[in-house]
Amino acid sequence: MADVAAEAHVSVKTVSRVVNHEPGVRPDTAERVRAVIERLGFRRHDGARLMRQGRTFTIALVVEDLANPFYSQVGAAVEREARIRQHQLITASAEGSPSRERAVIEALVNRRVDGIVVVPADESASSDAVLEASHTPIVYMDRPVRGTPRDTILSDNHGGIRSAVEHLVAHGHRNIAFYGDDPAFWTARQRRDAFVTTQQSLGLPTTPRVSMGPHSPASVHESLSQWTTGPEPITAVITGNNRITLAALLALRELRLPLSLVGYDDFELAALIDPPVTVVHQDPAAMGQKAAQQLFARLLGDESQAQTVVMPTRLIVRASGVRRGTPIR
Amino acid sequence: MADVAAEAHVSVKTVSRVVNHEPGVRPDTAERVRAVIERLGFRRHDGARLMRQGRTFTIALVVEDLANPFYSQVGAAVEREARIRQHQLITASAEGSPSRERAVIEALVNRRVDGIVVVPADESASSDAVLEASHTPIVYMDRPVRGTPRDTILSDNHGGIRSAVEHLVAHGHRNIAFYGDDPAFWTARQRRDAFVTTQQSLGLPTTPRVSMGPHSPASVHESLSQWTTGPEPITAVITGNNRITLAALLALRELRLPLSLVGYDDFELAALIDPPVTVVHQDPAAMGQKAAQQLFARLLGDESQAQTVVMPTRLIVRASGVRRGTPIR
DNA sequence: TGCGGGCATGACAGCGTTGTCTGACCACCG
DNA sequence: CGGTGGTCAGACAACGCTGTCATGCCCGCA
Repeated sequence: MADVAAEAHVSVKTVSRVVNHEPGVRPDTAERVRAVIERLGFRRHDGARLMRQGRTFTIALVVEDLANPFYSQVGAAVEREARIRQHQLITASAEGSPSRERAVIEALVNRRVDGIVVVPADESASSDAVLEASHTPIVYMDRPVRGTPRDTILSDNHGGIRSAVEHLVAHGHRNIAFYGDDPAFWTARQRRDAFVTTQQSLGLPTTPRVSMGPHSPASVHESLSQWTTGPEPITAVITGNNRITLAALLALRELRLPLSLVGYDDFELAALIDPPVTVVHQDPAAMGQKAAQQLFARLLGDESQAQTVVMPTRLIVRASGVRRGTPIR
Repeated sequence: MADVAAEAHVSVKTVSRVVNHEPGVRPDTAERVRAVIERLGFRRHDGARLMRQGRTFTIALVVEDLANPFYSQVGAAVEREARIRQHQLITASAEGSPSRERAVIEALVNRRVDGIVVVPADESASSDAVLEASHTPIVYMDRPVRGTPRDTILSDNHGGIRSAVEHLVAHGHRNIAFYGDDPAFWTARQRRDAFVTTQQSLGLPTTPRVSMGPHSPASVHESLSQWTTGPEPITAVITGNNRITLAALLALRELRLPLSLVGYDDFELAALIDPPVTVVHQDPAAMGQKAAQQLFARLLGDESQAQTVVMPTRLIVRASGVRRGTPIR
């Protein structure tokens, strides 16, 4: 900027004015400055600019794994919200490790990002003190965190599972198995608990047919072959997330069992499986958008109490939930 | 930092030394400083730090749509490479618009990101001058760009298509249709051309059965019903990317046609379709990793000539490529 | 006792901007 | 002709940190 100023025989401040389209510069002066800028290939250094202004126009998203479709849809939505507000998005993967998450968040705070959206690895609020001290707004997504109350966007796990169970019951099922993810995850526990209470409230047999993960096709395979043989054999399966749905589909196909299935999380090819898979759909893009909007509301000065938003789920009925005579292919 | 210095009765420079674990501070002084830092909740301002040092320890990734599995896998890989080198990653979507891509890239250059990986929207090298002037290293991915030669990571489109055609021919097919994406995309044209030349070199009938997109299930449906009825009806289909594979699967199922299929791009549930879908697999994670590694090599001072790397593809043989008597379900 | 050398620490400038304040100049008015 | 007010422009400090150089102190040694 100093170079431009010297070349155009003006002060740096005038160059600054021209660059930022501030008023108070005579058109011919501005034109001269612009010409020099063009000739010298000058570009404003936004780092310096933002430092002076005390904001970074940057928000961050911390997730477990950006390659997981759930998170990548969240990421796309958050980035979109950021972009239309002239902000940039830093994405970071914590790979499910609370310590790495902590390190990542602290690095982001050190960079003075204006705000952070986090899908927390656990409930331990490990960075609470840092966030508190730095006044960095944060929005939690998908899972709540203990400690200081903060904005949290959740999905209606209970309602989702209930709709799955009810759907199966409506099609005559009474013996249903549930495959959930690692109970270390809050969502996995939520869905499991929702399954158990819904079963009870509908007066279904309470033989415990709940298997928590992590799951592989093999682990599903094993318990399936048990539960389909003993007394009161199961006729349907509910899976607790997209990865487990995949594992269950593989296991069911191998075993050639004519079981019904309702999966949690929609997936792109659900309609192309034979039979098409009925799923509980939670909308990651909507959740990400909501989280970003909440964050920007805070950035604009919203000082109201932290709120928890529960986003609805929707049962997408295809065909795998009806009572069946033929196995999944 | 000044506050900490005052409180600990040292200079800011000493605080700086403590914060950065620089030598030359007596242990008791350092301890005193650390205590004050802790008490005041001081955090180093990395923006100021990096400005002083002239680097940002940030790289950027510009893609079309972060929610597309291909790009999200690329993103995860690039982020990983960045993280292990203590860099952060800014992701931005250009939504396929060259003008938006240009704006995004210029914003990133203004932020002085250390380098950029781009999946370019078109071949026009629209930001060439800016990149040249700012000396920002850039690596192009998936598609080449005209203008100044730059590092480029491509996928072996020709080899991939050839392996698909050869696979089908080996299973007795001679009349094959190709569905490609919008020819505005370089990759779409590449794959189309590869299809045509491979057909010629293998001495197959050269009746033109090439349909370029954008494609919907309906558009595929329409030409399929033509090409399966006239003389020399097709017995197999090759699709030019994951979205078209999806459209073709839907169309084939509706039409109940016993055609064989080889898709471009692997997808998570390819093994679960009936029959399991044979695909040409290009490895987005490997491409992203390679691109990031190339970028970091430049950041470390590699001044060698720009190079183009072509990543191999791999045919994943499942069952949809064999000659069939029953339609896809 | 004087001096060289190493160690701990500090003063200061500068990274590239922008906010604030001051000043020069001109036109207009009474 | 002096005063007033508006327009355009520049000087300067500051954002928060770090690189460079200077300083002061203590130790050991001749």
